[in-house]
Amino acid sequence: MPDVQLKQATLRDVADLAGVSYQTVWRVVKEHPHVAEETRRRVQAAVRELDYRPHRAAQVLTTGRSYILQLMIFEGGYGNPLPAMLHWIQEYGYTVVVTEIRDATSRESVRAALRETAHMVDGLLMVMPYAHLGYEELSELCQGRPFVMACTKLGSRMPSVVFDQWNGARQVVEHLIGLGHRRIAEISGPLDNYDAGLRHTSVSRCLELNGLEVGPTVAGDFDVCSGYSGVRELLASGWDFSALVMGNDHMALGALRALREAGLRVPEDVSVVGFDDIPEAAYFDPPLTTVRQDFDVLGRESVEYLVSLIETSHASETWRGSVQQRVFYPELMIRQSTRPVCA
Amino acid sequence: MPDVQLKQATLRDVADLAGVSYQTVWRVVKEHPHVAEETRRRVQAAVRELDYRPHRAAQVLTTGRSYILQLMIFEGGYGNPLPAMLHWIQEYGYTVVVTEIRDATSRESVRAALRETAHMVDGLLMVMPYAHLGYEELSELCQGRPFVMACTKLGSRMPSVVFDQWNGARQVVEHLIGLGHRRIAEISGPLDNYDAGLRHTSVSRCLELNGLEVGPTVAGDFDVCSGYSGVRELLASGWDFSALVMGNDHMALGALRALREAGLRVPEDVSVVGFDDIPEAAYFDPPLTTVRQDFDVLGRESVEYLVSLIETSHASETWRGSVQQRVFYPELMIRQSTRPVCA
DNA sequence: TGTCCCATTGTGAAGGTTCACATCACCCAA
DNA sequence: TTGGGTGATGTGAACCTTCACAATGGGACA
Repeated sequence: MPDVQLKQATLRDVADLAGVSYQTVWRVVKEHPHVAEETRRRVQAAVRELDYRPHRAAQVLTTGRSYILQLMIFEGGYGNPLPAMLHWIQEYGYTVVVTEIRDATSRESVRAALRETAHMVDGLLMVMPYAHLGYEELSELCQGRPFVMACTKLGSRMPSVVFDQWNGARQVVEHLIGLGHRRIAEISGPLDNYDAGLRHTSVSRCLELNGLEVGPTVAGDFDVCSGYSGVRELLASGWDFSALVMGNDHMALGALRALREAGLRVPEDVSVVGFDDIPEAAYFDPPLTTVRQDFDVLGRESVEYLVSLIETSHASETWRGSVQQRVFYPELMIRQSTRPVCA
Repeated sequence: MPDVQLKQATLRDVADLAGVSYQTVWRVVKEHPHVAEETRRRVQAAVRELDYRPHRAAQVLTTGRSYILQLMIFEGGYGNPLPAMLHWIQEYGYTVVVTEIRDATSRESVRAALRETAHMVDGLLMVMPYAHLGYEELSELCQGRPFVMACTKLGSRMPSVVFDQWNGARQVVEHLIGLGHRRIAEISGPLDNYDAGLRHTSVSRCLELNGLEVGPTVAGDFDVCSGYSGVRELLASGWDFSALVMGNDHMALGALRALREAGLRVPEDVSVVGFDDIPEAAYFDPPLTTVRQDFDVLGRESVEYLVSLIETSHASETWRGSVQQRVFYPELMIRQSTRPVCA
């Protein structure tokens, strides 16, 4: 066992070693002016010698700034935006605390999660695709700390960052109609999820606007198997279709399998579209036509926005920054899972 | 804009409101004995009234315990173990700080990441599948704070939690040999990754032990497209094979596509095996035979181990807990991507 | 030579919680 | 009635950094 340094050095320890006061050490560490060159060198040597590191907790206590952001994830919002957010939070010089909310419906669990880190966090980034809490409530729970929501309701009056699901869904339906499809089925994600819900209503609306029949409503939970079972349910319903819009790419994979088992070929018999454009989608059989969402941009913007809120709120004590929603537009990636309907 | 509570209440504020000393409030909050029932009620009312929450930073400063764990992720170790670890850290009552190390090869970046959170973290959980740092070095960088490594070298003398990749690879090879395969190719993950490297050497060793020829070494990077290009490379090499072992499930998906494009049927012409058993694997075409690793168990055990290290190290100042490696065994999931070799 | 300025360095207090210890009142037994 | 025990409550200091302000000394300038 190597000799473990049980006690971390403090400003005072460094000061004693360098033969100056802790204030002088502080000035050197913070690179303030008005320190004699010779003193600075002596202090720097002592800092290296003792491997001094400022005590974050003490800094937080005195300054009220922690440079920590809390990333709150609500069930179902796990996968896609997370890596980019983690990355960009670090890129902006913050440390990130991740909190997973098990029960997104209960504001008690949200309150508990916020209590845990009270005083400890400069702001919150919430990936919150469910409708359970409103702005006032969240604002109150956050105790005035800045927050930004991601993947939440399009059009909500909160500081937020979202994809325009309506736009994505419209691109999908227009693409399919352009290929000559007239009977277009949809298996959505969970309908209490904002993204999934909006995609679903958008698809239905677009079909209606084009005078097409809306098929039976089947909803999954964004998981592969729910895509699989959803298709079986749809086939069992007897509603005939030549194109199928799935709630996301994972569900689309399940759909491909279910269709194949039912003896239907993709895209010859049925065209299939997904959402998200996960890296695997291009390697599905056949490669999946899907709606790409640039999660890296979403992640960067959400962090940038939150950081700007934090900084303005620290600049003036009362003003909380303007409330805006930053909307990003998805892009249809056309691959081989869609083709013109057979005459 | 709702009235934001800019200033959080402190013990003293509560004490003033309740007409007692801060010490008494503290006793009530910490549920210590020796507080009169009537006083306790008055204090509790004041706590609720002011929505008092202890200041974590101040607690850390005085006690030296933060109840925060740092989860360090090295490039490539992203996906699988992360959700379970996040979950179990919270389950054990800790808060989690996630740090992504961009450049796993440089100990400077590790040192910087550790500086960031020095004094702030009770222990570290490192998902570190690369060989760049040894025990002594890490121990020194951690400044004596307990740490546990996950997905690291099998057989390393560190506090660690791993899957037995050798065992998994052996199950795969024996399964294929049992099906009559004699020419078994492999496309590994990145060879500087412990898991991928061990799988690779294990597969080769097993083949040799069974007197079978070892094909050309092709390595990918765990990504779908590297599986795809790896297979093309393998096919181009002209080495004939009836079974193919892929570095993980994502790469296996790429392989399925490449084989199909080359006019080879799976499993009729080639049997394919993956590693990990991601949820999608059962929905590949054909459903993938793969090696399941229970990341939930790995996650739980790693957290449990780390927490126990922290607690013993706080119980006695000098003893750092026993060094052990907890090894878990993977399980072969046989699906339709493997079948007896055609006579 | 005295005064002012400025570079350099130091002192004291604050921030909120924790812990050891002190104080006070009260009850019971000797 | 007094001493010891105990329950209830309060005081002071410590943890480490930060910040406002004080102090010192030397040089420049009048």
